[in-house]
Amino acid sequence: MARPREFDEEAVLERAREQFWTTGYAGTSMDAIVAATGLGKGSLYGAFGGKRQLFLRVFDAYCARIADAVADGLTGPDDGAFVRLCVHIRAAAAGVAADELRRGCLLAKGTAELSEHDPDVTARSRRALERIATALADDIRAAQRHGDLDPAADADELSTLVLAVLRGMEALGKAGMDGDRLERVAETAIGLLPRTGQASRAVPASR
Amino acid sequence: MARPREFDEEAVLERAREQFWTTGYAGTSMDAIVAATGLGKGSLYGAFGGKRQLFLRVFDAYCARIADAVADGLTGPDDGAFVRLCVHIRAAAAGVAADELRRGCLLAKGTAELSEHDPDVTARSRRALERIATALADDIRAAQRHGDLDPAADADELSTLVLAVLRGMEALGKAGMDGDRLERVAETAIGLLPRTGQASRAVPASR
DNA sequence: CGCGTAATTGACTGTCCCGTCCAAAACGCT
DNA sequence: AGCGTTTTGGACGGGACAGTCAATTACGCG
Repeated sequence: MARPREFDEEAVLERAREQFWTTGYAGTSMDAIVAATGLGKGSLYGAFGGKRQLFLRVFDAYCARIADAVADGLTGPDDGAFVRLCVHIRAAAAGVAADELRRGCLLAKGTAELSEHDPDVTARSRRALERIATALADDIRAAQRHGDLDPAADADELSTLVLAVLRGMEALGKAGMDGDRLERVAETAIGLLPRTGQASRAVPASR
Repeated sequence: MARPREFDEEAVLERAREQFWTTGYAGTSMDAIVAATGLGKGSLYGAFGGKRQLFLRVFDAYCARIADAVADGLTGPDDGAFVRLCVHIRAAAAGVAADELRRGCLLAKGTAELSEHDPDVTARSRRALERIATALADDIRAAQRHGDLDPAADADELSTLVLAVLRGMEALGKAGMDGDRLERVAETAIGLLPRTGQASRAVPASR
């Protein structure tokens, strides 16, 4: 049998993620990752292959994680669907607003930096957003069934719009827009969702 | 008198912009800019000071240019205000959709890469988006005066939401979302704008 | 025509970069 | 205990990196 690994792969990936997240792909040197993880260079290359493969691995896990989290948050019985949607939109705004360091989202940052030249990155971003859009659409359909959202609206198109608003808030946050304003964007978006006639007077409040 | 410059500063800035745009800040070497512009290293440093200052210069011009363009496109008489808004939203979607190379917007890319660590970049991004938001709000107020948009809506909040949708479409485009879907996002957003009672049946068509 | 001024050119410095390589070490199995 | 196998740690190579510098060149004014 061979010599066993001395490091925890998950922990190393987490450190590497932090590094890529804060300094970007091109801005991160393998030496920086070596320093951050404590691994020797041979171990790092032996275990992960190289800078690009390491990034892809980190990016993959990140994408999967947030897509799972969103799908989780939006899944449930029909009678809570609309509230879940509102909560999610508000939480996204609050998350961006709370991000004092303006680190933003690794998905957005990685996509912005690399999607132009790396189809593998693009594919991962697209899939993640696709999964989020699907989760939104499913929740919207549930809200329609329950009578909170206008059943005449196209759930797929509405979900893509909501996704655009979510990603837009992230972009505005990175550009330094203040938190209050971001949260008002969320409220405005929620207020414009097509409600059914009887529901349109009662918008679930956040505070 | 001194020896005159042999290069056109604007042309050099344009080449430098292309370089930063396609390979990002950290991913662009000064040697690459030297190669792209044809200048010698001494000239480049003498004229612009260094990598960071050169980028800031390029970024500044880019931000000013797009903010101007948006303000231009949204300015005019009240009776065309709503159409101008729709045209702008559709054009933004079409622009992203037509961007086969997925280069995206330098404002978005630069902000994503640098705003976290460079307050000067953040300030420039914020000001540019602020100007765009103001142009949108002015146009929305004009559309309200003319009776196309519900005068009860808060123009500032609505304009920030529209801005979020615009930046969101850009983000989705970079993640590889197909053009049709982006254009449907634009239509959905337009369709949800709060119309006045008598206007709400007549949405200006795009095709 | 020479002189001061400023632009040009590209060689150069010292640092950082990615990835490779190898000797030493840590295991389980026999 | 000896073996094969894998990990470890760090030195190393070749190249790229940002920025400097000195010698040269081009201009207009006196």
